[in-house]
Amino acid sequence: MPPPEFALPPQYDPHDVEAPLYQRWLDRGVFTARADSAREPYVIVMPPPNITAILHTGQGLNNVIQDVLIRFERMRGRAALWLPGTDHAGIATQNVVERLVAKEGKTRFDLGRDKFVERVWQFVRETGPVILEQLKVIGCSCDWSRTRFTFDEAYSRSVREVFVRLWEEKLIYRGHRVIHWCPHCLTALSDEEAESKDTEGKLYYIRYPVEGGPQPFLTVATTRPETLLGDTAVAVNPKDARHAGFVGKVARLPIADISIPIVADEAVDPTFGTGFVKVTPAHDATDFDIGLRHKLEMPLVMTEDARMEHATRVPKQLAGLDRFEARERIVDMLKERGLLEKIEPHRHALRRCYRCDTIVEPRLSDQWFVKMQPLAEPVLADYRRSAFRLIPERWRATFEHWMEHIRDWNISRQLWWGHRIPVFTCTKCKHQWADRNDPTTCPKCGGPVEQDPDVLDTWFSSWLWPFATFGWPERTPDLARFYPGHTLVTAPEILFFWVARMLMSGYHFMDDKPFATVYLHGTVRDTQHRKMSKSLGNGIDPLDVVRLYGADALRWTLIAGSSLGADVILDPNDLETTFAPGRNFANKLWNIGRFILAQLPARVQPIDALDVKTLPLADRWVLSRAQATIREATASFEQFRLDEGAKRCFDFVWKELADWYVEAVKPRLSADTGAVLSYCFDTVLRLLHPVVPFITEELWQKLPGRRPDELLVVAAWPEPRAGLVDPAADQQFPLVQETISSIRMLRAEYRVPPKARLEASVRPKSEQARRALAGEQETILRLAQLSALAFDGHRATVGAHAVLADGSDVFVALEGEIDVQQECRRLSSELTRLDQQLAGLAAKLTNQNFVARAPAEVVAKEREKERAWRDQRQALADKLKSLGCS
RNA sequence: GGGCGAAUAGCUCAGCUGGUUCAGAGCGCCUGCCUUACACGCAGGAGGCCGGGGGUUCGAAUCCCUCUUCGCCCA
Repeated sequence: MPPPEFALPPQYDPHDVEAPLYQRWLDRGVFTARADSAREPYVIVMPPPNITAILHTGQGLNNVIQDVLIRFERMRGRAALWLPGTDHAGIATQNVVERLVAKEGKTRFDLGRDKFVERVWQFVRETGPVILEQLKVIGCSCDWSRTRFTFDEAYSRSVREVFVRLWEEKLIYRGHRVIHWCPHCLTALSDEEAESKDTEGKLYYIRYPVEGGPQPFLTVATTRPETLLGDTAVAVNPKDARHAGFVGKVARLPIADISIPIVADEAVDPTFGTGFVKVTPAHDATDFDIGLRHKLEMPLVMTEDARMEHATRVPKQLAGLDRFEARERIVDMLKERGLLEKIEPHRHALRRCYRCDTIVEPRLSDQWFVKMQPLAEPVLADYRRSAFRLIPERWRATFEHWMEHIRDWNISRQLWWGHRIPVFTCTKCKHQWADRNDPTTCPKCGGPVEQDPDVLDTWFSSWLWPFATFGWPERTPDLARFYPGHTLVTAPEILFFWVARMLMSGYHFMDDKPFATVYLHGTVRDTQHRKMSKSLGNGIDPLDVVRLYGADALRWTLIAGSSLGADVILDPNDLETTFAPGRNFANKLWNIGRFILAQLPARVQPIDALDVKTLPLADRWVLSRAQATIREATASFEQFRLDEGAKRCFDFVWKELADWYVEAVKPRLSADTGAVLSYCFDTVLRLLHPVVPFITEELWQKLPGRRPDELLVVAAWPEPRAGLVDPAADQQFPLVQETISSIRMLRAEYRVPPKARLEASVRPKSEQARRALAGEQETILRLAQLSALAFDGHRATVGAHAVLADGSDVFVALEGEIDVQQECRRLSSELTRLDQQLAGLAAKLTNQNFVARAPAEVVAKEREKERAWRDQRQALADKLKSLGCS
């Protein structure tokens, strides 16, 4: 046969392939789900990235996982809908545009609210959702016709409807309390948005003079000396006998120079510091509660941007100072007055703004809150009924704990970019209500109305994502068809922010769960296990990876490299090593395809047309392996074990199909082998398509008989064929492999030149083994580089020996090359190893406990094992004897 | 302080309900090969007390307890 001429280049180049293929998928509309489809839906809603975001590797992982799942289910015949979109991201987006405005030397206050919001819109429209375009580059098969934005007009109506309904249900209320305040973003934050981080700080011991007390001073311990200007009491635990004499007396507040009471309160931890704590009700949540109980004054001593300010309490020299400058100054002043006892290092949790990392200032204010407990209860109850599940299951404890101890949700934000809170107040009669429309006059008295100036927390819109995206509260066909959804894929970081709240809104407004499964995947980290971040500069730009190695290489590395819920470690300093496995695999697939395609005629027989029983062993074996691969890979994908499914296909196509079957049939290519090759390759391309969609589609297109309009993306997922399952072949072909491997091993051991052909003979242990090896004699000859292979015992010449697992033995003639001493050593060490194994096994089998208690089939297996090992041992011993080893 | 997780080959990780010559993969390393699909490859190989200690069991990398180290979440 003349060498085949390949139309395909020997190295796969993803660059020319990926973009046109993606465009074909788009043109054919295969990502678009039809609400009127008769097929059962399968729905994933994408965690919407921020409208200003650009793709990072974490989102790459998140979206590739979703894409694998959606492609898998699409091929399985479901009406697959993956709904993409973006989040208006109140604080983050406002910050971005404020920075732009700052470059022009202005602040948002210079522009004014309306102009600023218009400016943000302009920015959003101009830059657009860049990240969604990036998702196309990595192959995401989203239904772009349903792309949503949390600030869309329709979506905004849903948000407003939800607010008004909750208002009507009395689940929204005005709370006067200490909340988390970001002095940089100038807004309140929810508990979740104020991330607590352990920080090395200091504990300051400050003396307060006491009037008429048991001692002239008491000492409070505090991490925040500057807040003493807002103190309105000193508190001790009522059970604290040390300080009982102070209760009811009056302390003199240094610097502010006013008198404050000393009170007893349960909330005081007597083991903290000195047991005396300063009480600053307007700047500490615990102190606020103490203040309520003791009817204390609650003066704010800072401005919104955290500068010291109060008409009477803040002395002139401190007024206008930033809180941390003020801290230094106050410490100095206390030192000067001899009121600073000591400063100790102190590790404590500090809350920081999740958007700008500024230390959050607890601040007394009025905010809108949602009562969460009534919303949480049905979720928790249904979770315990297993109506939906979290994967991995270990998140249960965390989830349940948070839901059980749920706290009310501060939803007002003092921002300009966001959904304006639809609460209106009549300036005349003070009537206050929530409205679905924008009223111009008070419905009670006809007076003028004012709308609440604040906007809603962004998460107050994204918690509606699984149904607001389908047009709720309108009863749209999409909503009827695609709610509830099926799988939510996200990172554990937003389990509370988003996932828990979506569940609550789903149950509350739709009376059903938003999805059946929440898959919480791991975090992408660098080799030092640090989370990849912009500030650390340890990120990997997924688009760089696509440019260097292709989208499939990126996807393969992310999927094959991350097991269920585990973190993914990637090396940002060595992209070559990190992504080589994906690139290498793509290239291997390409070349397997290149070879197979070159062999196939224009018309290939369907696999059903073959009389499988009459095929050679290798053919029956590879067909049977294909069935196992279908079964196992499908089961893995169903269980979200994507790495396992991917690797199973990898092993089949590379280690079984390419390394053995392709090599075995090279000299006997025929119509039959063509049918087998074509079937196997077609099958594994289908199985691999969800993970590496581009190269599989490209190769699949080229298979003979493909109609021009056929696309792998919507091809049927393979079903196992019972007729191709062949347990005998599964058992017998490994004997052939083992024979070849053992001869290759001997060749390497004795440094036989690669081109030298040897003679070998095999003494099969059984008639079955004889038939198997004889049937693939040609294969063994070629792959082991033999000139002859006999089955009639051993030639009377010097040689090397190996014993197979079933006790069959192999002899390789190595006259002139063999070193008898070396052969003896090798065989002896083999014998020793076997003896050790046999001893262990014998101990097991003579152990009455084992024989009596272990399951019968386990015992039977062990006995069978012993028999085979004894055969191996016998063969080895015979060899040693015949070589004259001692 | 409470909860969760991780620790297996030089590196990154599989090993799911204890039982297959159970200690595996990829990358890296060593040796030899440009064998007519692929050197991003082929063939062969080295490398591990499965973090330490105790226990349960006929049998433990796997289950339980405990200690050490590291990470995350909550207060």
